[in-house]
Amino acid sequence: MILRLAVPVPLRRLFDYLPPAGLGAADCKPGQRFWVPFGNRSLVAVLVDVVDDSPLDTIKPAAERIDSQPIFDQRSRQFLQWAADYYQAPVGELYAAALPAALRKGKPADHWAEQWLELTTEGKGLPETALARAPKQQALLQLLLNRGRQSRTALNALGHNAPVCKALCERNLTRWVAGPTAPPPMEAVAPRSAPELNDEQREVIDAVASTGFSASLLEGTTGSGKTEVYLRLMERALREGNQALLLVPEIGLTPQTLRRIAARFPDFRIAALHSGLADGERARAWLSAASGVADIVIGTRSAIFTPLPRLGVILVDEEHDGSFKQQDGVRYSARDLSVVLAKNAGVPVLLGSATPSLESLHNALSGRYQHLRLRHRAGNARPPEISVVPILHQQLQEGFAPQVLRHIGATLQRGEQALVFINRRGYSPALTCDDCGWLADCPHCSSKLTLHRRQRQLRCHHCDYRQREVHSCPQCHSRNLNALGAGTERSEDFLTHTFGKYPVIRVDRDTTASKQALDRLLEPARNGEPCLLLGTQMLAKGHHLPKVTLVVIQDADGGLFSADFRAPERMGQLLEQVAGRAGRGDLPGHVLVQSRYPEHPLLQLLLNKGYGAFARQLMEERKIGQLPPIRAMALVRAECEEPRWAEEFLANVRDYLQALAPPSPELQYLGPVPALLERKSGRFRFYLQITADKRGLLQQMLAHFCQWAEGNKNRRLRWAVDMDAQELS
DNA sequence: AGCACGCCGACT
DNA sequence: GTCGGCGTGCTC
Repeated sequence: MILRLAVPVPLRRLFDYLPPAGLGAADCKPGQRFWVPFGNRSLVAVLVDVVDDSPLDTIKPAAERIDSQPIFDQRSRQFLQWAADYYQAPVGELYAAALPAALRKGKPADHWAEQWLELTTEGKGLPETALARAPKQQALLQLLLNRGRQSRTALNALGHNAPVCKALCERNLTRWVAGPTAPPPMEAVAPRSAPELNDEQREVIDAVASTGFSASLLEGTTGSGKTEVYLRLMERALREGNQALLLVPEIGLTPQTLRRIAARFPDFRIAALHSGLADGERARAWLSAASGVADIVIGTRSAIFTPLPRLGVILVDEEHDGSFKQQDGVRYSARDLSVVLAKNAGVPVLLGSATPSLESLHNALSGRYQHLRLRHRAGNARPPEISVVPILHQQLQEGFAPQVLRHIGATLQRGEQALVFINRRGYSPALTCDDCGWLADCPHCSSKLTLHRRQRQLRCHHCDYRQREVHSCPQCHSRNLNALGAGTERSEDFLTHTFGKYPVIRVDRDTTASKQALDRLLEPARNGEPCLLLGTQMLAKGHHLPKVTLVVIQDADGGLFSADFRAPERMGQLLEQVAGRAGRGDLPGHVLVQSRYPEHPLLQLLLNKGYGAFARQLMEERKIGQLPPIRAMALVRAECEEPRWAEEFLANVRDYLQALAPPSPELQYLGPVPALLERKSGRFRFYLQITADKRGLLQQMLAHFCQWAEGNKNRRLRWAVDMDAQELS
């Protein structure tokens, strides 16, 4: 008997081992982890197949079986294999990506096994008044009657302490049993019942069949109640005894979101998987999901790989968000994979967004996905009034037009809040010498250094390079250094100086080390006092700030003239999301968009007709350009300290592939071309772009490439396959 | 990837 | 004489 294992190495094959000493065929089941000797090291591998024979003549035995029971079920193994094939990734790396760190390092799963308190037959049959004189015991008994057995950690979190449990056990009403891992307990929240649905919401929910595979795009305006739709679909799956998976963007998993879901589903177990968790907690959450104990699983992109034996529905919130695409290692898209998983599991998947990606929109318009819409804002909220403020030939103050500053002042005076969006961290994005023209640039990247005046540093935003702020020119020693342009820090200074009476709250990665920090920072804004919020993308999402009535977008032009064909799409999404922060309460909202090109047709379309029309126009342009999502696209990326080698490598790749399949209307090659950020961390980066009208053909070509690359090794050159690439940087 | 082996230059 | 640079090969 031969064990075929997925080993976490960048090699596109499986490895054969003999069972560990003392174990037979019946002891080794696919989905279990093993310690295996690999070269002269020891690695954690996952058993994917048990076969009779191996083509090899020397086979080492595996060292040790880690799990007594499989931790990956069959469906999840099939899914991981599919993803490995689709993204041309080594399957061992996908298993590694699926596992939380602690399990990846070989920590045994039963480390988190739980004691569960359950009712005995006597306990179940006890008359309600029997424990009237022991209210704590009564409450615990009631809990077990209502919600079934409870883990020790959950009971502790709910305040049912050991003596009470012990008392019930001594009366033979309950007993402790060993059971699977339970999710880490969440803080207790007051249950809240479901609000009334409006007709639109009801239609959407009815349109999603509760059983069988279906894929739907929910295109819902900001404030139209998408979250309530998610909650109802979750509820339906839960009532049928199934698990619900909710995928959220990286910055979308706030304590606020979790609290809302916990309040809505007090009787169900919630496992949250996000980067903020300690290794142990994350492993617990993962195991509770994989063992079927957790009913609701909420997580960022890697949560798509969590085995869910009772999966009943998948929801993807803000499906357009870039964080669903992994940008290094295995470059998968959790959003795209969610549709594959739903299909495998035969369950519905709903992708929701106010600003759908062109990919999903294309699938909806072509009938592959069901296209659902929520057009009306819930409650009294009205869509904000949007106007463009031309800033060419204007006397600007630190990047703000005078009329914008007047608006901000008036808003604060009325006792309302204003939000200023600046997509740029730091004090200023460039530092130059007025005398000799010197420019502070990164020694490792083809980029400028950003001045961070608070930290007295010059920093590169692409690598981790940092140096002390300089006050004289390193080239000509002049002291006439000039900080060009304004980031959040500089605007904060200026706005604080201008509107000194009111608090100015800066929200960016530098002020917001943790999610709790963000919550704390926003506290005054939530209290409703007049204040000025200022920040980057982080401000665009999720936060319910009903007192914000004015939103200022300092510079909308970045997306209009980029070399990345997706830049306008991202600009539109961001603008719409940020504008959606205005007037979410009863007060009317106003959005001011500063632009040097107020007449730009795309900007006009976006502002006058909204994102829907804007996106459809972009789709026309993608058709003309034969770009994604009309055609499938993949990149072969290469980077090297020596630029010639990377370029040459890709030229060879192109020639090799073209010899196999010459360019045609079905298959096209572009490149090698330098990446938008040509040099990063000391390496020059290039890519070869391949587009095809069918995904299958593209995948074949990539498979050919991987095979070729195995035989054409250059240790100083790194390459990667990026199927459905999202960034040309 | 990560680790050993092996071949050359430059040190105590 | 050996310490260590990185090019090459291999991992069941």
